[in-house]
Amino acid sequence: MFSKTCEYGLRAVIFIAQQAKTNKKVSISAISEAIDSPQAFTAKVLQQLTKHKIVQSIKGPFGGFFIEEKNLKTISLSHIVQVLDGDGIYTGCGLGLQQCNDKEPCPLHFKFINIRENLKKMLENTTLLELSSDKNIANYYLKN
Amino acid sequence: MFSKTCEYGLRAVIFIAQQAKTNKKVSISAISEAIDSPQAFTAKVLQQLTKHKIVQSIKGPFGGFFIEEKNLKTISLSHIVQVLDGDGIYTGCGLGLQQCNDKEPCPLHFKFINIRENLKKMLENTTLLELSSDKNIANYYLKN
DNA sequence: ACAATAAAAGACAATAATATCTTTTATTGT
DNA sequence: ACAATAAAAGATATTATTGTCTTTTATTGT
Repeated sequence: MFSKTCEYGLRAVIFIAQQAKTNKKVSISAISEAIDSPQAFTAKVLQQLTKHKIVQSIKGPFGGFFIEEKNLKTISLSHIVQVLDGDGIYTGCGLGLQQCNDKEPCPLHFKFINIRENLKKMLENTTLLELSSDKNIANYYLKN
Repeated sequence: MFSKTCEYGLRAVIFIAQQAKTNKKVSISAISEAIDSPQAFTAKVLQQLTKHKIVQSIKGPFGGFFIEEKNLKTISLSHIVQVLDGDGIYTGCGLGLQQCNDKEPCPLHFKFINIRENLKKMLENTTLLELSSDKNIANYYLKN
């Protein structure tokens, strides 16, 4: 479904968001430990997300990554996926055709529209605010 | 969504199915031309599908690939995807966790269930019979 | 100023996916 | 038997993804 880059990115952002209430900054080593991901690779992913203002970072002692609490409700999973995997998941053809649209559809085009729309809505409607709730933290896992 | 292997495989099988009525065999060069795919690579994909009895093949002059007309209604897209991409698309975790289930779910687990189910049903319910109808052939494209 | 810390940036390495090329095997018609 | 055809099988090449390592830059406290 998503690339490894995107998987790590989503898990990392969710973890950072879950620490946002205390306005706590988290280091890359803490993140990769919490989500069980390769540290250096995850650092690269977070670089991209920092450039795109999804997360913020501060260098040096007591530095790390964080998300301002007021941004939690405006950042959706759709943003993150868009940055890391592009919009292929929304617009790409299921059979890999370059041009596939209502005028020139592949045999599965209209069958995929519904599924795509579901996925899109889910990603757009799921915000970091929801994912950082206490209930969420208590019931769901970011690693095995 | 799917790998290139699976995209080419699906398009190839649909094309072969569309020739099944006349019980016509189609060569790999005809297939790769019809679906605009790399010939040698597509041949490899068809080898896999032949081993799994999705399509049949005959070597030598007047040989080629074909699907028996009576099988068109029993072969679903789900079969093909399963063979070429495995069942990761159904069972895999959206966030990439090794273990992700109702007992130990990732934060998106229950949100994905619905989407997965939709996709699964679509792939299971779409048969080669449907995709090889005259209406289908007339209205949909397998290449640009 | 200096040492310590931590992210940013760049270079490099390993692996997997995609793609091509060559040889072998099976089938057909002459 | 032989040549031609076409898929199967194996080997190799290319590219993209994933992962690691080293150096640089920014920040903090002493």
